[in-house]
Amino acid sequence: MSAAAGPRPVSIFDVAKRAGVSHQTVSRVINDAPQVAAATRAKVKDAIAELGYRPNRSARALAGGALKSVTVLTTDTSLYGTAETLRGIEDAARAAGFSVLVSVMDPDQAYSEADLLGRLPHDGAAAIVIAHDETTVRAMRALHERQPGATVATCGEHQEDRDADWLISLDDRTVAARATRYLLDMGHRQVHYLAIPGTAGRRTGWSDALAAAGITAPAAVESGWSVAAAAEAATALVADPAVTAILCGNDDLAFGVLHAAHRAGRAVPGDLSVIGFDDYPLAAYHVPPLTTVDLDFRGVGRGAFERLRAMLEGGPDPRPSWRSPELIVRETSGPPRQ
Amino acid sequence: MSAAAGPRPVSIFDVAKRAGVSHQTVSRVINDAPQVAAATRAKVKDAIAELGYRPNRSARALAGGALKSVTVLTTDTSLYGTAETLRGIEDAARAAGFSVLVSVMDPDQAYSEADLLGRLPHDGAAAIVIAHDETTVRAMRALHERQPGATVATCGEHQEDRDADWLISLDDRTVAARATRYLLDMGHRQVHYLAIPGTAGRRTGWSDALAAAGITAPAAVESGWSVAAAAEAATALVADPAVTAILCGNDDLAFGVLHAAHRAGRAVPGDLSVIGFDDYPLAAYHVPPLTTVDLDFRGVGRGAFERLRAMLEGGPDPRPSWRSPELIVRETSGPPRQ
DNA sequence: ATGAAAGCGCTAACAT
DNA sequence: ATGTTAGCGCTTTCAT
Repeated sequence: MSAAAGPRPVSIFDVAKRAGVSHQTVSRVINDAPQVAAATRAKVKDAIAELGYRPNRSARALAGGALKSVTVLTTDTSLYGTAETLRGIEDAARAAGFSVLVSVMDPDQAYSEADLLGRLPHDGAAAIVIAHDETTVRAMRALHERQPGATVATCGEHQEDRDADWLISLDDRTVAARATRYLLDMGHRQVHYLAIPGTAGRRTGWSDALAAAGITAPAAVESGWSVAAAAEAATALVADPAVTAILCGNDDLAFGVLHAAHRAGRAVPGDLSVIGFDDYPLAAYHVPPLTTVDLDFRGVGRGAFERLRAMLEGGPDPRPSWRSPELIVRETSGPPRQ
Repeated sequence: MSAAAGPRPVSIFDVAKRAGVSHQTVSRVINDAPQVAAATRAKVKDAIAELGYRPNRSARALAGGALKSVTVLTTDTSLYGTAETLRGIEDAARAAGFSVLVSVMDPDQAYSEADLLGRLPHDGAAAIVIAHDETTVRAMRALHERQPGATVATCGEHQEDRDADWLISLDDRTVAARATRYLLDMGHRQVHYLAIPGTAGRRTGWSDALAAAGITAPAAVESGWSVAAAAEAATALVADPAVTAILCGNDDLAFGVLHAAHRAGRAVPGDLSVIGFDDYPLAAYHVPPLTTVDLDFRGVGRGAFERLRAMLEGGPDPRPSWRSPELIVRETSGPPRQ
């Protein structure tokens, strides 16, 4: 699909001829090989500039060179967390000269290993999966099993793998516990949890904190991913005057709860405290500003890429460079009304 | 970066041997060439399945075959409109067997043509630019000039190009005028506009409607892209009791205005009507629900890809298949208080 | 309907 | 320090 027809693009041979050297020397120059005389290198670089030469990635890949690409697999690029993670990956990848491919999966479909591999540009191609639901979690496991040296994932759950070097995650469990305790400490007798599908970390942190306080956790209320689903799922919860505090799986759910609470005539935070997760840019400017948890998705994306690169190129394992989750208290949470 | 070492991936020759045919016949089968005996085709397909063969995209591209990839260029993949457009492109691209590359540009940087081309996997590679600011608009022009047969853009502004077949855009101008008139018809004497950087369509529609009503348009208030920037930029505006209606460049800005209005003690919609653009999923669940304009970004993304494909493969020009912008009246707009 | 030969642009090995 | 020779896996011709 080169389409844009036009004259044949300039190749390494054209450059070689122009510079009066062999094509191999040109190859050395564009790959920053050490043993090239400064004068030669300059000549070649001039020729490259004059001709507007650009290396052909396909030829490079085929010849056994580094392809330098990552494929990002996920189910929803519009979700805030996913979009930010993708952005972090892209930032780091670009800086390292990698190109990034995006492959969106259907959350409601079951993928065979062949389906998954078919999304990679070639066998053994590097992949990062942004995992947050059943489909992506399964994909991350399958891909890692098949090509452990070229697969990395970001994921907010599944503590069993937490320490695996190929799995980058934020400690949402600890901060969920902290948020729950914060609510309890203010005098709430009970904290409810509105859950996004599949996430175990936040849910576990929440029940941990409750258990530590000697409180029996109520059943978590299951919600879908959308604000609409949350508003719907939380209807009964917010209508119950005994419910004074709700921890939500993410900010979208929190907004849904706020909406439902408003409709039910419950004042926030007077009658009801609501806490989200993610700290959407909007959270601070919501009316009232949302108490939530800052999650550094972009940093995690960058970290995932760096880890992948270390795997691929055998460099030193990069130090984690993202912020730890942090509870940000704003105006949707407070002590219960006596 | 094939990394994941392992045994050499199976090639077309392995399949050929297994099926007892030449490698060329295998090539014909995987490319759905017509002149292959049904029996042969079946044999080959079996061999492919048994061996788990997957064609190597790089080799294909190099040999002059279709690369089937699109590079999406934009400045911010986290913006709602951009994320949705990207999603639409990805949907359509996947269905057509194309892979999609994402390349994020820095909005504050000036890019040379070489910089831009360097983001494509090879010379003449297909590209879609999601344009919404100076950087991306410039990129879209430069790329289109350089490779008119392989560049498409989505863009909400710049009417001069509106009818170009390579430029897909929504008619935000007309709907902006409609929204303004709606406000005027309810009795507002004046409508103010809080502008996102660079967009001409909405701004023009707004001033058109004002002019048509014989009203001199006030200076538009310039804002950045963020909710924070909008809240800041709108501070003076919302504080002015003479201001009763504000049209905002997008929903983020509208949320910023709502925040500022709340801080200034102005009731919405009693004292102040606010209208956004984009219809974020959250808009309907905001408290109060936001009056805004539905913009079918995902449809536009799909459309952009289809157009590109038609260019590339010379197919029939696809019919536009996205929804027209539509004003959605919710609860942040109403008649001015007498 | 099928096969054989050539070559895409590049890098890896081996020269020198 | 530089040049020469092979191929990477595939699609094109061009045969048969």
